[in-house]
Amino acid sequence: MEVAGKKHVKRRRDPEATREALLRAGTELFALRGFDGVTVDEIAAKAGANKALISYYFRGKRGLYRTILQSTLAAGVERQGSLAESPRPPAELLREFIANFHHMATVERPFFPALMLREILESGKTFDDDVVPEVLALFQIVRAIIARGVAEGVFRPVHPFLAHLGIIGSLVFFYATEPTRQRLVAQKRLPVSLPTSKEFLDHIQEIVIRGLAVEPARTDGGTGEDRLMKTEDNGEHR
Amino acid sequence: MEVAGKKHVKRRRDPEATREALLRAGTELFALRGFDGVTVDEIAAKAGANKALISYYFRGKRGLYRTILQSTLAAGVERQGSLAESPRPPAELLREFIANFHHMATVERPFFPALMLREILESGKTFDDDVVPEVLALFQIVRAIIARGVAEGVFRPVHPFLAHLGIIGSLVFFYATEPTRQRLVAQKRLPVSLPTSKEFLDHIQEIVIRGLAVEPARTDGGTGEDRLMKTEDNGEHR
DNA sequence: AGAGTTTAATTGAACGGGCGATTGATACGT
DNA sequence: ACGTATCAATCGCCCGTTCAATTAAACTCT
Repeated sequence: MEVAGKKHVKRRRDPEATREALLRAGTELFALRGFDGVTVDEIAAKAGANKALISYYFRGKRGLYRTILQSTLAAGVERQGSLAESPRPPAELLREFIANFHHMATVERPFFPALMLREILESGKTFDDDVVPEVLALFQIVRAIIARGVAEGVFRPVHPFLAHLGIIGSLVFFYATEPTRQRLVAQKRLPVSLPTSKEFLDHIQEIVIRGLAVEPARTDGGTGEDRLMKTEDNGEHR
Repeated sequence: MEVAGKKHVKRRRDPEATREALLRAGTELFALRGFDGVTVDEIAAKAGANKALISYYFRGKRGLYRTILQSTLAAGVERQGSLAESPRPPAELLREFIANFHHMATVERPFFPALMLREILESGKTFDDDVVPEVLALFQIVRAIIARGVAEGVFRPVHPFLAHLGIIGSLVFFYATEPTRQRLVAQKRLPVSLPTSKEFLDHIQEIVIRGLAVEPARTDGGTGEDRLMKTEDNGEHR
C-alpha cells in the first residue's frame, strides 16, 4: 500500500517483478535469436537481474524457455477463443481469425510468431506434452472453420488441414520475419518500401476468402456490396 | 569388399569426396537443427571425416555454413531461371513457379526451405553480401510476375511485395515444417492424416490464382455458373 | 619404371574460451 | 530473527580451433 508502481525500476526487492522481468527479457531474446543463440548472462543483463536467479526461479535456462513458450502459445491461442464454435458464417470467422492473429502478433504478443516458428523448426527439443496441445489447438480452430465452410458448401471442397497450413504458414512467416525485413531495409539492402502489416492483414484476408470461395467474389457485379465481409474492426482494439 | 567407385566407402584419400561429404552432412544437420544446434563433431561423424577437416577446407564451422547456405540458395533460385522474363500469361507463370518450388523442395534441394527460413530468422549473422542477393533474387521473380499480372489487368491491383510474401511464406513454411509434422504424427500426437506435398502444391496454386484473379473462376472447367451460397454472407448489415 | 622428394590430405591430441549450473555468503523484508 | 531473495565467485564441461605428426598421392629426375 505504499509502493507506487512496480514498473521496471527495480529498486528494492520484488520477487514477482524480477521473475517477470526475466520472462520478458527471455521472451524477446529467444524469439529473436533462438534458444541456443542466447546466453543466460544476456537474459539476466537485459532483465537487470542476477543470472543465478534463472535457475532459482525456473530451474535453469531450459525451464525458463519452456515457461515462456507455453505461456506465449497459450495466450496467443486463447485469444482466438471460441471462434470455432461460433455459428456465424465461415468466411466471416476466417476473416476474424486472421484479424485476431494480426492484432495478437503486432500488439499483444509480438513474439508469438517467431517463438512458434522456431519451436516448430526445432521439432521437439522442447516440444513436450505441455506445448504440443497449444499448437494443436491453434491448428484445430482454422481446421474446424474451414471444414464447416466446406460442409456447408460456401467453400470449395478443400482439404481442411491443407488450407489451414497455407493460412497459418503465410501469417506466421510474415510476422516472424518482419524484423529481418526492417533490418535489411534499414541497411539499404532491400530496394523496396515495406508494406505495413495492416496492409498484409487485408491482403491475406482477401486472398484466402477469394481463394476458398465456391463462387468467387465478384468485383464488377452490380451493387457495390460484393465485398464479402467487412475487413475493419470487429468491435475490439481500436 | 573393396569398391573401386568413389561412393561413400571412403577407402583411400579423396579430397573432393570428403569435401562434399562434409557439405552434405552439414546441409542436413544445419537445416534440421540450425547453426548453433549442431556441433562440428556431429558433422564430421556423419560425413565420416575428421573434424579438423572442417577448418581445413572451410576455415571453420561458420565458413562451412556460409558455403552451404550460399550454394543451396543459389541452386534453388537458379531453378526458377528466367521465369520472370517469359511473356507467357502471369497466372501460368505463377503456377509454374509454385510447381518448380515444389519440385525443388521435395526432390532436388530438400533442405532449401528450412535453411532459408532459419537464415531469415537469424536475420543476418551470416546474411552477408554473398547471401542477400540470392534471397533477393527469389523475391524479385514472384514480384515481377505479379507486377506484370497487375499491370495487364489479369490480377487484382495487389501490392506485389505483399502478394509475394504471402506466397513464399506459405511455401517455405509448409516444406520447412514437414519433417516436424511427420514426426508428430509418428508419435501419435497429431490426430490427423497428413496430406501429401503434392496435394499441397495443387492447393496453393489454386488458392493463389483464385485469390489474385480479377475475374475469378478462370482456372479450368469454365464454371461460369454459380448458385450455391454466395449470398449467405452478404446478409450483413453495414 | 622406380627411387627419392615434395606436396597435400588426414589424424589424434591438446588448448582455451565460453557458458550454464551451483554454492555459500549477504542483505532485505516481515 | 528467520526465511527468502539476491549476488559474486567458481566449477566443470562442452565445443571450435589449432598444431604437430603421419601417411597417401603427385611429381621429378635419372
